[in-house]
Amino acid sequence: MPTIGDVASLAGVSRSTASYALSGKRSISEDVRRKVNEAVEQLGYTPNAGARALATSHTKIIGLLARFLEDEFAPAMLQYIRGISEMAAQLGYDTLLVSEEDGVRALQRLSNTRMVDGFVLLNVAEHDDRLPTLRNASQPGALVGLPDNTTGVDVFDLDFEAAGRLMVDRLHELGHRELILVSQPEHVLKRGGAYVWRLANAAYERAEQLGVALHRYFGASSQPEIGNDLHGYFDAHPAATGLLLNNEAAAAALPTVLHERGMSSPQSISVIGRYSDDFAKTFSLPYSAIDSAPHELGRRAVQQLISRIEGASTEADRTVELIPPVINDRGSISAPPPIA
Amino acid sequence: MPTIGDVASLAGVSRSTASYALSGKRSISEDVRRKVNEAVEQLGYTPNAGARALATSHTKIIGLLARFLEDEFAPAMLQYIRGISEMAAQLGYDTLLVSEEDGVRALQRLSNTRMVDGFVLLNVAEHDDRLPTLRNASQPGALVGLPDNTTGVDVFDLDFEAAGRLMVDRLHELGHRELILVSQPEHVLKRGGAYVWRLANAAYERAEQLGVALHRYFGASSQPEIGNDLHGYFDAHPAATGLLLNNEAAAAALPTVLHERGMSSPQSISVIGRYSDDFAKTFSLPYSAIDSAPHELGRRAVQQLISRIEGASTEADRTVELIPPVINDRGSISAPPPIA
DNA sequence: CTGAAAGCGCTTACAG
DNA sequence: CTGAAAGCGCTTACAG
Repeated sequence: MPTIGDVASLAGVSRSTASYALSGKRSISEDVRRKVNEAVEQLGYTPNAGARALATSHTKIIGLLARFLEDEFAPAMLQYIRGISEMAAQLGYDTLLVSEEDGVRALQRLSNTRMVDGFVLLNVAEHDDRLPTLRNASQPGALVGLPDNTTGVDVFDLDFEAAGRLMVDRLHELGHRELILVSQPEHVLKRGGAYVWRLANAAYERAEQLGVALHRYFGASSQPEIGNDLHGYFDAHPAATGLLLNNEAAAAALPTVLHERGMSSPQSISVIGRYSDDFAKTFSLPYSAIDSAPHELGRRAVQQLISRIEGASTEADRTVELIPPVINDRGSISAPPPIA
Repeated sequence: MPTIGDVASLAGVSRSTASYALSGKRSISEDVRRKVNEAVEQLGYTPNAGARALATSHTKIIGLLARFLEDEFAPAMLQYIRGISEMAAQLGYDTLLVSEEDGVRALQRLSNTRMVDGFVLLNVAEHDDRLPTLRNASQPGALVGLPDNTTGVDVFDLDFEAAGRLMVDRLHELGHRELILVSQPEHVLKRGGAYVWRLANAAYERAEQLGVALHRYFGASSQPEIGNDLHGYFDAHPAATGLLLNNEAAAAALPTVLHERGMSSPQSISVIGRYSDDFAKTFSLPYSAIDSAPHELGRRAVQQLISRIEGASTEADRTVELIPPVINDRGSISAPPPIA
């Protein structure tokens, strides 16, 4: 592999001049610039990443700390990862994917070895054990997911409280007065998935304000169980005319359950889910839903991270960006059926 | 951040001695080793990755070249990625994830900058445009997927031909004499998914040998369409008693289709699929299937790659490892129903 | 506008 | 068993 010394010799200039000609960090005569570029072309020169990192203390790599959790819907995870790596590439960064069990150790290691210029954390829990380490690291970090304490980091998430209110508002406007909300299972909460609470509590408060009855459940996250759960909810609340789903497995199981009960949406029941478009596409789900936008969240997190790495953001202006919910209408919402 | 110089001073030895004490590459007195370790501990020393890479010309990073294709089932993709990054971590390597559109450019760039010690290519097509570049690179590469030309690379894939034969054999043994095989859509073939042919042709040949009628179709890869397709196949071949699926969407749609036709498996029809366990779990599919083992394939590819990077494998012994198909029995296979 | 030199933080022959 | 020194391939003050 040719080095910058080879380029310099061939162009008949010094190494520093060759370097500056390539970086454009000081003015260079047109003649020299041309000769350097020709030499680069001719030799197929590419700077050595390790040497550059050593000299500049920047690697142009971001560390992506993923956590793969049980009964998590994989496509959403992949969408986060894609959004992040694509946006990083677009901004000139590569992505180091870390999926080790021990996220704290991994974070510490990458930070100490100076292997990356910054971190994106996925699947951030309410009390995320990686955060203290991240705050002590010399590289900045951006989170996808809202923790209890957001000091020192940039945060991106769906606004789950607004999502809960939006679901209730939309059905209330249409005349619905009794709703069922199916959340993710309790163990998701226990491992720190506070967004489940955020959505459910906000929905409940709004329902109370509006005089709407809202029955809240934690559904299972796997297929045979959640189907039975759904049957149970319908049996328990025969007068409910609306179903709110913050549980992917429930959404996936619903077509079969409705079929089995001879129900259809929106004729017998209005349905609003909360999942990614990608999820909807994979399962061909016909339900209107609030897009959880994993791809977009990933992109924004990286964008902010890189602007911070490159010094465009100052220490002070930490971001907590909760993106407003939008219902992607697939026709599963209408006025409630007339009372039989 | 402390450097090895800081460690050396604190331990009262030279930098080279400190380095050797840590690497163990030459014998060190017990006394010195202890002092160096104490200094490391006390300072929280971690070697700088860029400096080490520059000195050793090894980065301990592998490049993972993913390609995200349309209508591909995402969870399988994620399983490959997990398998690779987990095995790499276990062997002391980090994983650089690259999902750029232009795989050739990405490969070239990572190779030239010496950012990685080797490559794993996913979603390898029959005539994969990345292969010539990979063969010219100075880093070794392992593929997941079997291309037409395997010179200079290590290859890992499911043995799709054996899979095709196994499906036919299994149902033939049980007494089936008329089968339907649903493959992935033709555009998957066109972009280089030769495994579709490999399975279908092998199944057809075996069926001919055994005197079994095998009706072959390319099914759609999305939900409403593939459902109609399946109905069409059943209508066209009312005497068929076995269904072979090399098409994830078909497997996902089948429960509904069978329900609609009042059919059940294995009573009215025996079914054998070909998809990952993870896919089966996500969709709660009750069909016996040949596991496409993405996680395992990813692990093996990385293992071989790293052993080659570290010189344990010689140039000559390139591997083409086709893992034998195994039917994961979920109870959807039985003798055909008695003729009505 | 350009060059000679120092330095980034490691590893590893070379010498003892 | 240990040290002084060179070198990996860059970038960037410093000097002109």
